[in-house]
Amino acid sequence: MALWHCLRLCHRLISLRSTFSSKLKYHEEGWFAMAGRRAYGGSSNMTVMFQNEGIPASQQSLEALLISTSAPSFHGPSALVNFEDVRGGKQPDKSFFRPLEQEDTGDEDLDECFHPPEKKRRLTAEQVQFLERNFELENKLEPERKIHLARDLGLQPRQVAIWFQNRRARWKTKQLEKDYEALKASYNSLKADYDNLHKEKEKLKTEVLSLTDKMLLKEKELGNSETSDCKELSGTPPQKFISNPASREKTSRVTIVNKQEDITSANSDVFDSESPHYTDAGHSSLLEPADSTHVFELDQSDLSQDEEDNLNKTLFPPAYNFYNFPKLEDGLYLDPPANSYPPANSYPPANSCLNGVAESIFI
DNA sequence: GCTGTCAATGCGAGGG
DNA sequence: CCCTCGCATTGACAGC
Repeated sequence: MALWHCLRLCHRLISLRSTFSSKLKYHEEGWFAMAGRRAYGGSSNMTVMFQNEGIPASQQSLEALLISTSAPSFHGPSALVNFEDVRGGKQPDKSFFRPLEQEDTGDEDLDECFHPPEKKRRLTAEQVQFLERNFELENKLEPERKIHLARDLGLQPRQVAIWFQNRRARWKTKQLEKDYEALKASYNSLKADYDNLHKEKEKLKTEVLSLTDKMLLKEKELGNSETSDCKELSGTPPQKFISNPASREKTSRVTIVNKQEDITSANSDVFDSESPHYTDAGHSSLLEPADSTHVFELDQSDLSQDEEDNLNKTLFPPAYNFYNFPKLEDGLYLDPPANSYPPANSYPPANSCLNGVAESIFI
């Protein structure tokens, strides 16, 4: 009797197939087909009966699915099909066709049949192992392979497809973690190199300044003796570079800043526009230089031209404009006072051998 | 009770 | 239009 009810409902479902075509897709592959197996114990009776009833050609896909559910080669408890607990525990027997065991109540039965199973069941270890092996061979699932696997595992093709889908998602997550770790290691290595180079650069900078001071002192001594000579000989003013260690240091710093701007742009080449830019707080530190203050002495990139001009006027009044300093001879200027600090972009071409030394360090 | 895992669902996008 | 995929999400369940 229950069998007859089921058959009748199946036919009604088939007649409603066009209405529910899109949504029925899952059920045809999934629990509806399983229900057939559940109701008929996985035998081929269903197939024979359907065939005897003469199913129209348009319904052959459903028939094929019902056929495919028979005689699975994997006879272990399959998820959602057999409600025995796959871990050996007791589970209530929740048949999809439970309503059919009661009296036929017409459309209510149909509605009950459309309700998906309430409980989910995990795949057995054997099923997962089998799927894993297949996933290793090829992580994409062609329709034929899907049917074949489903048959071998005693699962529904839809379940196999879902398993592969979820497996690909897990694989992708793992891959992302791996990629992240590799990038992190690479970054740490680069950062260590950068830190070493930075330390070396600082050391060389100090060395240059100390050598510069020594040379300036010598130059001054020479200048004094020449000045006294000139005074004695002709009384003409001195033609040599007038300097003192303090202002010289400032001048050298300007050169350093100038060159550091180049370094900064070099750094921006390293972290170029094609590199990932982490803007959120969690990642922003990843690409920052170890000590940005060493790289950006004066960041004017955000200033407009007017603002920049005003800033220059404030910091470097016209009286101390580098080009206003008395020119002694080609390429030699009266050194600005120690408190003046010409902007890097107004710094004249450095002909001084000392500047050349300082510059060569930062090229 | 909380949390992580996993099977399954729903939806939009893209290809044939 | 159908199918498959990726992705976000849900719900069941196990381990703590």
